Amino acid sequence: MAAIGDVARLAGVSKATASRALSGRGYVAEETRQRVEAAAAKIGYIVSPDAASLVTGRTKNVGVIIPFVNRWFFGEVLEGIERALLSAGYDLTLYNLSERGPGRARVFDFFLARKRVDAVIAVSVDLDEHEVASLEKREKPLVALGGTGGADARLSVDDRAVGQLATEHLLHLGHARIAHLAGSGASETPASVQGQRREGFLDAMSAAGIPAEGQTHILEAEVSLPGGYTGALQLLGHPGPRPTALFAASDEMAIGAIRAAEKLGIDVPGDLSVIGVDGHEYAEMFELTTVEQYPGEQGRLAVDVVLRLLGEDATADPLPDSGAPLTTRLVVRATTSAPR
Amino acid sequence: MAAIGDVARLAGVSKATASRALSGRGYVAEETRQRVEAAAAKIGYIVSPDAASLVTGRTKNVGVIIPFVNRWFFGEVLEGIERALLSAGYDLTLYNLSERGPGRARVFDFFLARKRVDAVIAVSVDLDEHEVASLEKREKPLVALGGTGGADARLSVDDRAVGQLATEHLLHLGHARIAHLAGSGASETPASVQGQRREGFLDAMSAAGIPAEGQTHILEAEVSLPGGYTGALQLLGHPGPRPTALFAASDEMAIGAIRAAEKLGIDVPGDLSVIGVDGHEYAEMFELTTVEQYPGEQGRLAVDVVLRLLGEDATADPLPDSGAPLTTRLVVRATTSAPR
DNA sequence: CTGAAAGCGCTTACAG
DNA sequence: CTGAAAGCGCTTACAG
Repeated sequence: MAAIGDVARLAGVSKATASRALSGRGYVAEETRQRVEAAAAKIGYIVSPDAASLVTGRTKNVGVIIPFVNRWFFGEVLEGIERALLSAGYDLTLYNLSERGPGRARVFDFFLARKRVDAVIAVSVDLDEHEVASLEKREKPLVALGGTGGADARLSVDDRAVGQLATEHLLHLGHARIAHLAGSGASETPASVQGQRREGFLDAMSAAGIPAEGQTHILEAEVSLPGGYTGALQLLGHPGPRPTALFAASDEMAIGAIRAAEKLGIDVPGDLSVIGVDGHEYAEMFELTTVEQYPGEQGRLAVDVVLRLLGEDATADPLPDSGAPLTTRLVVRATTSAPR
Repeated sequence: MAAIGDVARLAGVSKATASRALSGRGYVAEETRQRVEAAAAKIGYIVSPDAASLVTGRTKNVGVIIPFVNRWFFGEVLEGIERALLSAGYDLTLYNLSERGPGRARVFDFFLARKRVDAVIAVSVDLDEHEVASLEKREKPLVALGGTGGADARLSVDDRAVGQLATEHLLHLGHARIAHLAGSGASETPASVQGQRREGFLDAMSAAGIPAEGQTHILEAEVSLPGGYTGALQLLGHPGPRPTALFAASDEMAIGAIRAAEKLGIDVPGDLSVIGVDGHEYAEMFELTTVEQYPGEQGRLAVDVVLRLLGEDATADPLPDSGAPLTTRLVVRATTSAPR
């Protein structure tokens, strides 16, 4: 295995000079630089990141904690992060962590506590004090994309505004009996993504003067297509006046709900308007009205912030205003219309 | 930052003894071990993996190359790999690599060439000679899950048999005009997953004495729901005798095809039987007949093999017979029936 | 069972 | 602009 000593010998310089030539740090005569580089290329020298990390304290590696990889939103975020990190010369170490439990503690107390990552990106994870403290102790920048808990920087969509916007779209079309298919846990954790969307729904309804009780139906279900399907089946099969519109907390849920409506012989949008959230890749095919967000881009932004915090960024770009929410956009397609 | 020297001092032993006590390698008096462990716990000592790697040559880190994270199959595989690696104390470094291009070369020649991973798992990637050589030179075990190219171990489904089984199911129901929605590139790369499924289809058709030309339709499309939708629209909208059954190369394609059939007013399974491949989480909801495979389990198996190759595995378990294909199973639901 | 010493492969002050 | 030396934090023969 070629080491830097071999390169130095071949180029007729010291290891120090070889190191400087290869890393581009410090002064090296141009002619020397070229000789060193030729030598390195010749013997196929590749620096050992471990050895370099040991002395610089930088690993060029970022840990990503993400609750799912197999939901559209999270997959997109992960791809965005991966691409951005790779092009900055960073590795991505993946921690797929959802439930609280011993596995989770192990990641924080063992895996992330080691000096193997320079920073951590937490996607939609609600960090508790112990977890935040564990990262703080190691002085690792923590960037959060959604989720709750004290991070050094936080990027998030204004999910309350999203919930409000989606609901207002339905109200604006003339609907009054509007149901909300919320993500599980929405009511217990009002600060969470799903909780905020629910709050936004309630905001819009009460602003429209529609009493929350009786008239409105909220049902919580798993944030997935089958979750939306099952949830909608309950919501729509319930005796009593059926809602004329449904705000589903994600596109996957919305598509499940559309499927459920078909099953029950309820026409969309004739008998039921459906709106989702996400801008899922399937949304267009299902002609779904939705509030789009851009998870791939969000991942890229999170990496930008991380690099900024690590002092990597030579560009004069200001930090994206931490207060400003991430971009979202209402896209109206064929699953919403005025009530009959 | 607490180092092993601090632990040693606190416990009143040498660094060597502290190291042995903490790692469990080499002899240490039980009483000493406990003292060292108490000291480590007290000051929150955590070993630096970089320093350890430098001397042992082991990083406890595995690189995973995967073309998508956001397709069901790949997401499941990745989750399976992640879980298995984590529980073995390994990190997972993710390389999301699909297209050939400069980015891809960079991963092989730079990222993977460094000594940061002990082994590589390549999921459904067709490695060329240069890429294999690049890993071989670094002496890194390479385990492939699907895909082509010389790996040290390869796990794969018998996709030809899968294609054959799916087609035979349709033939057995009495269908003769059977179309195949193949994955793009299937005909150019007969050795690939999609190519093999197509071969299996052809095998079954010709075994049934149905001439391949004229009677059978094969269309290639992107392996995704929209791909299946668009492809099926073409296949079913074509003038001439319509197929009575469709073998889609993946469940996502099959679901897209079902959607297309609905759009065209073609009843499934009355006018058209549809079978997919995968056992996608949505399959049940769409009552899809499919040939299931178990990607999460496949990921776990790949990790098993990697650990075996790294000599990690103390268990006497024999290597899973490398020749034996991975498990698949025909699951009949409501999208296939006898032709009218 | 334990310790002193060497060394893994690099980078970084420090002199010159 | 370049080199000699120290040191990052660990582990592993080697003696004892």
